[in-house]
Amino acid sequence: MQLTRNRIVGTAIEMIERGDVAALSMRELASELGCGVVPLYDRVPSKDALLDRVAAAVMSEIDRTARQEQESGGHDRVRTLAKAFRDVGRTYPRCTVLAASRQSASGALQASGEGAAGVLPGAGFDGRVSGRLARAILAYVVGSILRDACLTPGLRGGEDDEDFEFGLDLLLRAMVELSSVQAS
Amino acid sequence: MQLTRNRIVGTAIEMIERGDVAALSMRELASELGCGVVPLYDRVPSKDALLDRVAAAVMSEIDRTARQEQESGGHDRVRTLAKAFRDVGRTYPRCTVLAASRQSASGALQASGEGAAGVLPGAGFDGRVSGRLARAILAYVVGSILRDACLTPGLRGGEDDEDFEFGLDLLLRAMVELSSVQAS
DNA sequence: ACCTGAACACCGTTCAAGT
DNA sequence: ACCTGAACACCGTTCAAGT
Repeated sequence: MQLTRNRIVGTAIEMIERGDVAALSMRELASELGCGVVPLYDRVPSKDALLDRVAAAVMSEIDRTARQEQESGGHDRVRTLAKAFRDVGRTYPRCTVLAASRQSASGALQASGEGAAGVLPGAGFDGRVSGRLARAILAYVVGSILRDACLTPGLRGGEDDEDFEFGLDLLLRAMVELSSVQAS
Repeated sequence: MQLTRNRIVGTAIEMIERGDVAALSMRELASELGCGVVPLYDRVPSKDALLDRVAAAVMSEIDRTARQEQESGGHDRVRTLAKAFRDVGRTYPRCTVLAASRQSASGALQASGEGAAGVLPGAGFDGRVSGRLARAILAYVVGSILRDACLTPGLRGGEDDEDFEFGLDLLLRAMVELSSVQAS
């Protein structure tokens, strides 16, 4: 199989999820891919840049998932994005934590959050308020995922989903409340 | 000056804030402290354990700050804790991100959040709901801090504080709403 | 008892050769 | 043009000696 940058990133993601982020070394990655380290450095300038690519891949997976769920009917865009984020966080917890704490992904994250905020349920918010709402929800979602990902599997009960929904509903309800106050 | 574990942890915190978390090496830490690496390993079993101590120090700094603000009058405990968290996150951004993404600190975090939730403003919640509220707020706070810490200083406007308050108020207001619904 | 320098097995990254 | 093995300057951690 040909050695492409996508394959390198994909294998890196697998290795990160299998072990720890710290467990990823360029040498092991190379041996997993069946090559030396030099071909890696031909396709990716550094380990740091590779981790940025991993973070970007996670972000685009979130977008992809959200678009998919959106098409199959369903909820408003904010809720859809929140859930897509959470689903991906469930599937790739370590890479998602990585993405959340990486400066490179932080900008993209914010942009996609504010994009989704363009179509808030109650609408009628000015740009400033809707941006703030988006950031508040994004902060909640990121914090929830981080907690999920960091807790030992034993420590977290089976009611993680309900917890997430509870807080999300709380925020969304507060938003609706806010819009009706603004309207009157 | 004597080499104590506290001094080791304190210097580690300084170095992490000065550079990157990755920039902390046991060798550099030793030379900063004016000793060899062996004395370090006599006081701290490993680098990983040292990072756990750093995370714990950040957590207890949050508690200390919260207690202090609480004594000088002021708001309800949830809001006080949230702000203490945020203040410490402002002062030690890199260490706070470290703490938030470390399993060892994650438990302590949750405990202190649920402790504060014992005295929620509207009160009258059963244990299950108040725990959920605490976790929701904690998730929001952690997410906000992570965003603050990861964004380039240039990218974040001067209105970070207002943003934080906005989201916090949104959640707290939603809680009051919820309690009055429950009461009726 | 507490420190030192040297060593071990690893890193990320780059070099000079090989085909 | 693309790969290899060896090298460089680092790691975390532990060793056998020194005082």
